[in-house]
Amino acid sequence: MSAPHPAAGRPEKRRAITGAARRVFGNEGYVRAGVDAIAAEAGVSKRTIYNHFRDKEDLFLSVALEGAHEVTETIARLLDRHLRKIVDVADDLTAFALERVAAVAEFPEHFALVRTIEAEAARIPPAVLEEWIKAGPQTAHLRLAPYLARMADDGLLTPEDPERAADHFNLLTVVNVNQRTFYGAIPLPPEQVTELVTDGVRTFLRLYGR
Amino acid sequence: MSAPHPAAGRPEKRRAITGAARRVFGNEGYVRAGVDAIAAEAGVSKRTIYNHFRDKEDLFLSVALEGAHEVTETIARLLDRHLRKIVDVADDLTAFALERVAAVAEFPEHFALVRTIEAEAARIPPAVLEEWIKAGPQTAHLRLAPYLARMADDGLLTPEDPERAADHFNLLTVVNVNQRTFYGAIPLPPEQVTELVTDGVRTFLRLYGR
DNA sequence: TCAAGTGTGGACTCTACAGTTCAACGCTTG
DNA sequence: CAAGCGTTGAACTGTAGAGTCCACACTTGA
Repeated sequence: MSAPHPAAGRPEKRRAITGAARRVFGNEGYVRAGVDAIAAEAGVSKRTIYNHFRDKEDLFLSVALEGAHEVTETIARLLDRHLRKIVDVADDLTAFALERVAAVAEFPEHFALVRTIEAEAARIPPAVLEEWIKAGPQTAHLRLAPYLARMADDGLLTPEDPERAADHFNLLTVVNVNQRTFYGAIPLPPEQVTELVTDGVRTFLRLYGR
Repeated sequence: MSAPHPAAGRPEKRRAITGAARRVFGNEGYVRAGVDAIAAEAGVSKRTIYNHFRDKEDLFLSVALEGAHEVTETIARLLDRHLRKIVDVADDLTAFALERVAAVAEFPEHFALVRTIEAEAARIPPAVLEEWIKAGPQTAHLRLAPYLARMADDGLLTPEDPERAADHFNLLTVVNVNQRTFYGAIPLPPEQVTELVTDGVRTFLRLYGR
């Protein structure tokens, strides 16, 4: 899908290119970013890039998809770490939410890409866009639901539609912060982030606690 | 601020330009949009554009600010229409939220601009960005608070920090829908929007109802 | 060690676009 | 009704960037 030449290119070069592309696309946006600049940043010639990727769009979407998978995995690890075994519902949810929010700041180039994708949404081939949504935001979001379902089974939360509960959790914590910081582009003071997130969890528990 | 030549240009031409700019910037994004295309769309020469605006960036930011004021006013009217006199809390809040969400769909070019601004946030002069945030999203958001405060005074809602309540209301209704549709770029079936919004209001009232 | 084949690099083409120049037009004002 | 000036439009300039071409070098297999 992203590699028209199945065996083309040395893997190390490919990774240098995708890394550079993530940085340059992240800093400049899709149109502003020059393939020349990406090549320079990767320490590679432009021709090499066109050996690995069909064109600029293919490169961009490949990088975006790769980043989406990476972030989704990171979030899956956070879920497992904080919500596999519950000690204290409020504490564990808060710790998870805080790290979940911090994860956005840990992948600044990727989330700059996310903003570019959102801006270009109407111009991205629908099938590709859908693939990206499924690999990234949708999955990251839906994976919370089973953990909440389990917590409800264990009597830690009131039993309700876990997907809707996950929705509300995300809105009250991550989405709230992302909305204000433009996915980390204009950061907020850390203590304000902490306050927003802990308040979000508190509100969530007012809905589903007990 | 946006007009370096205070008395320059005929108002009708200026409005033709800003209208065309809103459409072209909305459809193409900032970098892709050509000043030539905007001039053609406006039925005006490129030179005329540069008589009214310092450069492309000035034009873009002027249009964005203008649109922000327009949308903010529209929302203010919705607030007044639905929440000035409360008949039934749930019905009135739902009607407001539904129209509030529909307003996003009524200004498609403006919200395409909003997505562009979010994508370019890190590259926009901070002072200008802040001005835009204050004129648009922040004001549209904060103006809900006094209405909620009034409803609490009248015993229709549990009295709590009205700004936080407004925050939660917005997250559970508008932000939720915007998040899924990319501000209307990839629309959702109307009945699903209705369901999301009514559910959001129901959830809000579980937090603040009575 | 040598030859074949593949990936690589820098120079090249062609298009597109931001911003300017200058002559003519029309609106306002006396 | 006429003069003057601000506004307009089409052609022009310079630059930047996406994608290509061809010669070379390096890896791979005998």
